[in-house]
Amino acid sequence: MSDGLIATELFPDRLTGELAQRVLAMGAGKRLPSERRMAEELGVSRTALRDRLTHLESLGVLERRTGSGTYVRGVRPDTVTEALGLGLLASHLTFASLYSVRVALERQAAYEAALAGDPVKTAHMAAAVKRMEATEDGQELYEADVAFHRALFTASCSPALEFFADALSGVLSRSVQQRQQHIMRMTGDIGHMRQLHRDIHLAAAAEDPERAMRAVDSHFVWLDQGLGGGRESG
Amino acid sequence: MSDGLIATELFPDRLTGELAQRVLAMGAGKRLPSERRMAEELGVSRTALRDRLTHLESLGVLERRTGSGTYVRGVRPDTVTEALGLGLLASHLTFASLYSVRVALERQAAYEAALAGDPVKTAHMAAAVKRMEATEDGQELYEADVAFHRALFTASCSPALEFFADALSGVLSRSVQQRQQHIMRMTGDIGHMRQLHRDIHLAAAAEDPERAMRAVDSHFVWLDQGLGGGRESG
DNA sequence: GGGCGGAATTGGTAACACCAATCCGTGTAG
DNA sequence: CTACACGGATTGGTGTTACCAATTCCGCCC
Repeated sequence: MSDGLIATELFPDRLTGELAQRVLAMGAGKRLPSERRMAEELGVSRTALRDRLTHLESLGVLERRTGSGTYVRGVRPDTVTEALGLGLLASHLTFASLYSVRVALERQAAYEAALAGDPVKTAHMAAAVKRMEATEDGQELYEADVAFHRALFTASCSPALEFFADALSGVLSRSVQQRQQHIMRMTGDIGHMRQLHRDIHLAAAAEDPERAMRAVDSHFVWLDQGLGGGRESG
Repeated sequence: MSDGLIATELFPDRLTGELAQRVLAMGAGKRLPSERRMAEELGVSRTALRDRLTHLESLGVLERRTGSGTYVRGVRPDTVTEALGLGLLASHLTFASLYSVRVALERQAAYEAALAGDPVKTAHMAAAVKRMEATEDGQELYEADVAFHRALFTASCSPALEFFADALSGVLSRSVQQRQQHIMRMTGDIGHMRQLHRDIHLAAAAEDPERAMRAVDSHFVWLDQGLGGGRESG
């Protein structure tokens, strides 16, 4: 309802819009009536209803559990991930172009995280850096790295940034080679890597947006250099 | 197939994966066999097949035309738009946070457009600026503005940036009030607005990425100022 | 040759039966 | 009294058949 958006204008299909409205009315986690019941209530066949439910499920708003029921869940980035994955497969969206989106998002996240200046959330970034400093194992470094960047997006206090970042990493991390390359790279120059992440955190903690952005840029420059065309999530 | 991604790992469901593979094999615009035929070929009922087709349609890969057939179409941002719209309605994704994503994308687009330095594409940006300079009507200014920003993303030569930008503007432009505010703002200080857009174009044409980024930032600073919390697409 | 109309095709919906997974209440063994 | 096991009821998933509505295409008529 907010911002002048209404469900019926988002979906050209009447039935879908009606369903969406119902779904959004009840909070996330709630269970919808059974298909047979809803079909009767809405005056349509179960076939038609299931068609719309499938659509909403594809959008990530619903989750259907066989034998249990259909549940509302918050809009999740999975759908976007699938769409992007298809785009990749269709070789319409290239890997490099997706990567550049990631850079853009991360830079903005750093900027907003510094603006927000939430000490609790930036502490999570610090924790991830600490994990990096406590190990030299490639796998653990990788996990700490993932944790750090997730913490960064959380610290941005921008749900949409987080949403898109999740959707992207879903695609970017699916490629095993990329992940391997990533680990190899990180184990190559651990000290520098730690420094770069520390810089991002410090800039955010110091509530210096411009410096945070530059730190992120440095981080990606480091990722780019030496790897040539092969880019990765980082 | 590229980048180690395969359709069967993108979709947990076997039938969906098989379908996706078939769909991606044939180029965009092609027509799939009829549902009855495919159902027989794949050894499943029309019901189950339609379920998967609905899913792929939700993702934007397919388009079903009643009486005509089911057609493949390139992965389009419509799906993401719907997902984001739902996120807005569920008031999980706020308008402001979506807006910040837009800023991030646009900044990056300017950067890459300057890097790419495609004279033909930047010329389209110039054309949009010319349209702005040729009118003082709010509606026409609005359209020229939209055209300019589309041209910017096209000039970035990054399909993913363009993809997300389209998805976002689909949501952001649906709100009528926002559009009205936008027009009012632009008619308020036409000269300044023209200058800001000209700057972006010139920086891109001069192949100066840093300057292009700064120009975009100035543009959004201008949009922000004076409007308080009410943000818009711009 | 062009326009028109009907048959065949295609996606959309409906109604019914059945399967498999899940849930829940009950009853039984400890 | 508790813990577990069993079985019926509920729920989503699939198959089948029939029919509707929009579209397409081909052949007939003008």
